[in-house]
Amino acid sequence: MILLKDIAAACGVSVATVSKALNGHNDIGPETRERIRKVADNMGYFPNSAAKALKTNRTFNIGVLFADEARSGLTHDFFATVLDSFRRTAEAAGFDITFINSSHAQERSLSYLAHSRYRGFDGVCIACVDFYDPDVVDLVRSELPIVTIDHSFDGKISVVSDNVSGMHDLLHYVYEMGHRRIAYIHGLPSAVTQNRLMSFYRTMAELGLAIPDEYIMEAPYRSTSETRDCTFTLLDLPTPPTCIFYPDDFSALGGYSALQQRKLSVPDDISIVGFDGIRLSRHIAPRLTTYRQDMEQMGRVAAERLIELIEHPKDVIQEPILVPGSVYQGESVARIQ
Amino acid sequence: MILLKDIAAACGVSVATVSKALNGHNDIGPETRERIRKVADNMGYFPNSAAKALKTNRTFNIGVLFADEARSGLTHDFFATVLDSFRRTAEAAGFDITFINSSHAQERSLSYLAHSRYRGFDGVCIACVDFYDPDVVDLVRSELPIVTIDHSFDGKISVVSDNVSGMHDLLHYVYEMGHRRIAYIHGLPSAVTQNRLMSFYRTMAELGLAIPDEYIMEAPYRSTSETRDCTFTLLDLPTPPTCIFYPDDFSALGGYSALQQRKLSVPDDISIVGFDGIRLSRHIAPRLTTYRQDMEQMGRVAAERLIELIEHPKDVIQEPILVPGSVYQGESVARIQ
DNA sequence: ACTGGTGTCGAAAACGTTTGAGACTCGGCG
DNA sequence: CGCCGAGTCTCAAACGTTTTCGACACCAGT
Repeated sequence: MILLKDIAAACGVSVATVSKALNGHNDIGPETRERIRKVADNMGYFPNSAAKALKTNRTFNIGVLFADEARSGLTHDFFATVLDSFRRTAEAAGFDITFINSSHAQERSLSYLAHSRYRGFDGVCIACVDFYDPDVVDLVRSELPIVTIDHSFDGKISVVSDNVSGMHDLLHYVYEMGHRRIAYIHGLPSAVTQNRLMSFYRTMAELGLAIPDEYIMEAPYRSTSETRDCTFTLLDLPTPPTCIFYPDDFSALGGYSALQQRKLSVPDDISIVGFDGIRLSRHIAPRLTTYRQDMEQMGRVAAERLIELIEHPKDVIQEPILVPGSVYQGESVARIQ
Repeated sequence: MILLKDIAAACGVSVATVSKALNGHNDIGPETRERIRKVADNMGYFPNSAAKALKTNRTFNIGVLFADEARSGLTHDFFATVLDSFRRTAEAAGFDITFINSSHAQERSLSYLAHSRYRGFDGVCIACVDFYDPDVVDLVRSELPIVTIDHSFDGKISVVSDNVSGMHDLLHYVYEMGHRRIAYIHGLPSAVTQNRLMSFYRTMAELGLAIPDEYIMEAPYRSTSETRDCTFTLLDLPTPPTCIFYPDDFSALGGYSALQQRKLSVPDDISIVGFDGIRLSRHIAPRLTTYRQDMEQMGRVAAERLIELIEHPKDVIQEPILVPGSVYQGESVARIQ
């Protein structure tokens, strides 16, 4: 492990000079700076992040909270994609990504906030968690720079996809395709669910369409068995819908499965609509019609804004950022009449 | 931010004593230790990881290299699941997980190894990368405790799933179901591919089955369009196979899609076999017959062994660990004759 | 009474870096 | 000639821990 001291010795200058030269301070002569840098490179020097962090109170490390609701932390396609994009932008800006957790062996476990302070994260990104968990709220309310994904808190930056226009646009598309009897199996209660559901009701009213009570059902996100059952129920109705909206793309597979079991075909017998636009939706047959959220942009914007907030806490206004998506016209919605 | 110093003042002892009490050294009186611990808890103390790391050369941080081949880093279902399990075990043992990357803003980018040293990782886990990348090889050959996943290096711990018996068992199952004309679309060259392919040839020979050259094809992992094309080619053969093996579960979707386009049914007209056992395979219709790798165990074992290696470098023999899986009998293979 | 051991505790150095306050040199200007 | 400012560079303290070594007290055994 080679240190500032070694470079100083090799160059015949003091450690302070080396440090300043490497950090680009302007009270070092241009030629000595270059000489020092050259030597440092040759010796394969890199700083010790711990020492640097200790002195500067900056770790260039961002904590990511990605809780394991039902073990689907990283395997949650939507969030994994967002996170991946977040990570790439953060890394390009020189930040590393570390997961926040509350384990931490030494008997008494740390809270998310304590863990974040312990590691000295410069900022924190929260996604895919129970936002009502007091431990999460503590973290959000702390003084740390924070950005949340798919959920908004007052006075904090959040990046949310445009669920309202998403549902609006999808419904309009389906309407254009001639559908009038539209059912919606929505996800379990959450801010996201509320927005979509609200938009569903409003848009249906706007289109002058009736919504029989039996057309509104509920199922967990990313579950296929439950949406499968819901689908059967809908099919058995006296007047079944011609099109069914599912909580998300993955759970729409439950619809495919139910229909196939009844020897019905998508979309000829019934049309299916998802939400998310995960990779899968474009690879199943027939391709799923869905609202494609711009996960890449969500992750990127989240990282960009968070870093801005870290670097210039005063200049950035903390408010929700809406990321628009677009209707993906797959093959799962039939034109009827 | 509350420090050792503050606790020391509050307790009327020295910082040294507080440090030792909190770390459980045995040269501190039991009653003072308890007193100090209580006060520390009340004041909400937690250590400063940077200072601790600086002194002890231990970060309790594990680096994970998960490269972005084709942007599918975290969205790679198989590796995401393994990583998630790895992460849970590591965190339970008090280790944090940080991604290794080679960006690092300050103009000249760090190598993976340099980055790992910069952050002072106690150990490193490598998965889902090009193992022939010289930068990766550098990292592997370093003095750091390392575990690799799905690829073995001499003298290093690696956790690999049992591709050989996986292919063997799958073939036997399909044989039992009456299939004799079996095609294999294998993945692009890699250690994993080689093992599976080798096992395929050997087991077919063992079963006394012929393998027409046209039955062996190649397609990238996790691609559906290419496997779709391959499927068409196979179907158009004078004597098409009755069963097709795909590189992995996801790419098997290409098979489903091709068959549906030809108005053929799975498995009545043709049988389909995947490899991996990702979540998806159990949720599509008909359910995919595949070899289910025990990703949870792979991640857990990788973490356990790595931590062992970190804690007791001398006691652990570094060698590959084979994790067995099991044939998952879905609905995509028909019994024939 | 002296020795040796044991059990508690504290002083201080060290880890590798950053940074403000000064020190020195050298021109240029009044 | 003296002074000032600009340009370079160094000193030394500091960040929050851990850890070695020694100090001190107390007790048992001789």
